[in-house]
Amino acid sequence: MKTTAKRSPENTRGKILQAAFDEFYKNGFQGGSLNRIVDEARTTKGALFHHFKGKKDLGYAVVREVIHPHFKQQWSDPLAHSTDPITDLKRIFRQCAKREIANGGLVHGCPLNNLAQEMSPLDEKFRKSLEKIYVAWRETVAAAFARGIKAGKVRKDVSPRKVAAFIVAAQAGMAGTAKNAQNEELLLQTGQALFDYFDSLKP
Amino acid sequence: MKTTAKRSPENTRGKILQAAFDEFYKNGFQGGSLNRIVDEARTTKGALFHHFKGKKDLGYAVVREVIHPHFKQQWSDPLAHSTDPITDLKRIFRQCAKREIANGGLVHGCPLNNLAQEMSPLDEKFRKSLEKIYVAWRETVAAAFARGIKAGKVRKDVSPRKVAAFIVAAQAGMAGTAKNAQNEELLLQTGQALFDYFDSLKP
DNA sequence: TGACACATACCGACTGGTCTGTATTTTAGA
DNA sequence: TCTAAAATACAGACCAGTCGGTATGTGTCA
Repeated sequence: MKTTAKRSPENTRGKILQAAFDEFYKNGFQGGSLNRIVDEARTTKGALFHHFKGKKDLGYAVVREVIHPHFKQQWSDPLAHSTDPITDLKRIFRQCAKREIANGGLVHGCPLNNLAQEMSPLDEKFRKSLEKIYVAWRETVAAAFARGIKAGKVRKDVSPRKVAAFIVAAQAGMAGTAKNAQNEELLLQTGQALFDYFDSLKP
Repeated sequence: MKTTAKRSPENTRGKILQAAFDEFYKNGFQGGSLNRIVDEARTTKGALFHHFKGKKDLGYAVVREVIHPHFKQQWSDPLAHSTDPITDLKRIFRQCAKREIANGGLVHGCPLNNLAQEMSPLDEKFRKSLEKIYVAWRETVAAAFARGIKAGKVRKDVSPRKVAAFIVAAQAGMAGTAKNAQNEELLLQTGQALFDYFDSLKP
């Protein structure tokens, strides 16, 4: 089987990227091991260092090419054209919570939040690329609330930016505390309180 | 000065503990180095392994003997007998935010949250001892809200447990996002939104 | 044939942890 | 109260293992 080993650089790179995401997600960036990554991806150090300059570069690529797109798809896109953010956010939260509970994502929490907590004080480039995602998320939520106000679905005196910043923070915190408690009931509890907060923004 | 080097095990242990807290706070638990800890504490590996079984044991001790008491003093105690949690929480938050901004705590975030995010999925004993702190915090807030309801300072239809769980999560998330953004204005922004939420709980 | 895409062997640095030796303090017995 | 023994509190060299990273070789493809 050695000689038939096909060559597909795009594929190899992708496998390394995915394995790196898994490893960093489970063990953190500092705790993550390149050796385990290449083992998991069924390739070698040579391949890894051919495609990436080093561990940090690999980390940046994971943020840029795995976490960011995933996040955009799961959170930003569904809200992109919403004119009723309260209703839509509730739906998205419910979906996300169900999905996380179903496939055990509760154990390791939010990959964005995890990396951000660990790496942002240690490496400025990490912080900036992660912050990009947060900013995008906040802007998406804020824009949706601005449209919601125009559409009469949200009270006119709420500040979209303020509310968006708070919701993003609350969501991150909820994922974190639920992960630490290993208790999905806690996630549901905080979720209800968040929904109550949403309702307090209705006209 | 060698001969006058006095011996005080309590003191040595304490210095190691404090140095360990600093190291883990800055570099995380996995990224923290025992060598740096003993250097910082001006002692040696022998002393460290005499007082602690190993790195993990040292970590548990940091949680139990440094983080937990600090947390209790800063957050739980001031709320212990409050009958007006909305007013008192606002005051405590303001104090904490001011303090964190002043001494640069914004850079490294909340030590409890940091350790929890990193270690709770990796080590059950870590998770449990950290969860103890969260539970105590939630219970303190919930009890204060229960008293607040009785005192007529909080709406009667709010669920103390639900609200407490949400506030704790929100606070953790706010510290985390502010740390990642390295932006104290964001902390103030989310703080205002949190205060608005508090006000929505008034009768 | 030359550029690319790996594989493999290997490097020095550093890790958490152990071992042995020794100075200090506490305890026990006369 | 003086002293011997035992326990404690370190110090510092040292260990095997792992880390991220590199150098070199080899097969593949245009």
